[in-house]
Amino acid sequence: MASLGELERAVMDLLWASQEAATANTLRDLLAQSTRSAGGTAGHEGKDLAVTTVLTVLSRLERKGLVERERGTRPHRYQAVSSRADHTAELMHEVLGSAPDREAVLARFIGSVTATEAETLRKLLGHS
Amino acid sequence: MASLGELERAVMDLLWASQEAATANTLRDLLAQSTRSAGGTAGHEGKDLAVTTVLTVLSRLERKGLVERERGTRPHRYQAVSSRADHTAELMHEVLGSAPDREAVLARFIGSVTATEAETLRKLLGHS
DNA sequence: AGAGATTTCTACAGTGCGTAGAACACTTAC
DNA sequence: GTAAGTGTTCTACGCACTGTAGAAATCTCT
Repeated sequence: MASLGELERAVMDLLWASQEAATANTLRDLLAQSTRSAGGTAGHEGKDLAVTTVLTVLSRLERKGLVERERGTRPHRYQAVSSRADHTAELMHEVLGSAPDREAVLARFIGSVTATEAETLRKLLGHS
Repeated sequence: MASLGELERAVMDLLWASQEAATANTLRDLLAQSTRSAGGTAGHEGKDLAVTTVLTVLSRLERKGLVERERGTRPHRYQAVSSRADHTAELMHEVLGSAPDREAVLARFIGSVTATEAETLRKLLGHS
């Protein structure tokens, strides 16, 4: 239960980008951000979407369990359920788990990791 | 460019399962295998699919670059382009690359790895 | 209560996947 | 070499997911 569409992804990116902020996002916040981050790599933002479009996407993301919506306050507040790092790591585990020969997969995975990343991993794993 | 449907996945599993065999699979081989491995976990196999269905799927997998087809011999021979481990590892890299904060993702990833896997990783990273 | 903002409902078009028939191409047995 | 199989290509349908958004309902504030 993973893959996101392009727009869904873009919205999640907005939510993740402002996840640290104490206040969760309102729709208006998101729209403002999306127009502002037009020059990004994605090329998808800043495309002047209808308000309802974003709302639909938010609902779908909510149904998928990626977004939580506070219905108490009136302009509802939306926020990512888990951080991008958590979410991505979970996805990686899902992928890893999809193969029966996990060890073999890990071997290949490590084989093609950058030097910097290998270093990070060593630190994270501690020295045995 | 990743996700596979259920049937596509099942077909890839067949191809991967017999990847070591010197001879690549013909359609007939695959059909035979699929009927045989009916009792598996998947529950999708052994469903008495039309021959053309499997062929269609093979074509799509070929278009996606996951399957290679030898057109020389007459019953064409089909085989997975890369091993399941390679493919899965590549997917993991794709997922990892989809986040800007790769280090953070790796940290979470390592955090929720089983003890055995952690051990494997340490060995693989061995020489510093 | 009215105006404006927000949310829900409904819908349509495009794409991907499971599914397979119809037709075409090739191989092999006679 | 012709017919019967067997394998392949073409075409297509239905369903689910995604991008997209209008219409209508609901809420807030003055």
